[in-house]
Amino acid sequence: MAANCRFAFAVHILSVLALKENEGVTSDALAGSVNTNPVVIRRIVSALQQAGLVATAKGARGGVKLALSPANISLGAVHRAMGSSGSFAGHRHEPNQRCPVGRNIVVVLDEVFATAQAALDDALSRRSIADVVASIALEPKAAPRAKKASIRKAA
Amino acid sequence: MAANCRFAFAVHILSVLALKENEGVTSDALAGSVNTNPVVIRRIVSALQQAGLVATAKGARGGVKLALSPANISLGAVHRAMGSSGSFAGHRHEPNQRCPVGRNIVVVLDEVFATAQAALDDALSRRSIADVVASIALEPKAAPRAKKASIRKAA
DNA sequence: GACAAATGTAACCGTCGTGATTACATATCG
DNA sequence: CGATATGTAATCACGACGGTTACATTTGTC
Repeated sequence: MAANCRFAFAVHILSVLALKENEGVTSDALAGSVNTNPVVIRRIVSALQQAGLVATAKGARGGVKLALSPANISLGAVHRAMGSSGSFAGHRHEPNQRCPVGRNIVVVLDEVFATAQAALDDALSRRSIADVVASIALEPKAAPRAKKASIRKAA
Repeated sequence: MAANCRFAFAVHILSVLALKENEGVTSDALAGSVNTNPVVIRRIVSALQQAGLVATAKGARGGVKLALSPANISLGAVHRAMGSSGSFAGHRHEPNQRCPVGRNIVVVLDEVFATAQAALDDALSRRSIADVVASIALEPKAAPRAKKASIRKAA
């Protein structure tokens, strides 16, 4: 296994926003759906905002909205916004320069990492938040009657 | 950034073994090239052995050898052997089941993760240790004269 | 203007994964 | 027997991450 759930949380948040388009959802409400602390949500939302994927409004009646249409938000963009864009870690200490492998492995690995990373980004970019929302709607447990099921705070 | 250097170390180790085929390299020598502790090497070698990529011999004149030809060891297999096969983490707590998104996001994300992971594995599997060794040999700093440059212990 | 509601951050904590290290049991060759 | 290796358990220090509290700031509404 690996890293962090920031990407998973981000997709979750954006999906909720897509279902509540133009409504302004608070980080408290989002935290209720994701089941975590509002500050965790705000940290992720902050990154999404810097990436231009959402817009926030401070003060009373504020909240978070999508800045783009769900179909225009690719999962690749979300992944990149989360800074999770490096699934690999290289050598922590410089390898032995007296060994031909040690002398060159870092450069070669960097290229391998870049290629693999590009493939991953490519695969993620083939889907949008709109696709995710559509998949959610298709799941058996979803939308028993109307699509207007409310988002309640967990606490 | 992300996880661990096990994959990087493993490729490094296998590359050294490929250059010293049929020779039996000790974990001390490998540690000298990678520039880390021999135990770290043995842990990785142990995983590579379980995956059938290398063979080890205990006792005097022992050491590590490749179990397959370099061309038959794909980087995808190495990556899988390292158990680094999960670049994503899902929700740590179950999302709010009263929210349609929370109720279904996990299943949808699992499928997204699997697809992306498969793409990554695919990209890695397109290269072998033989390719890596070839790239190393092509690097300007490599093989100034002969390919017999010795692997010295760092300590 | 006062107040309530919301974001934006800083600060801190506990937990977990990881590489590094020491120590020791075990096996193998000469 | 003894030197040389792997195999592995135990431990340590460090860093990343999610969670939480606290507080400053902004903004709409009465």
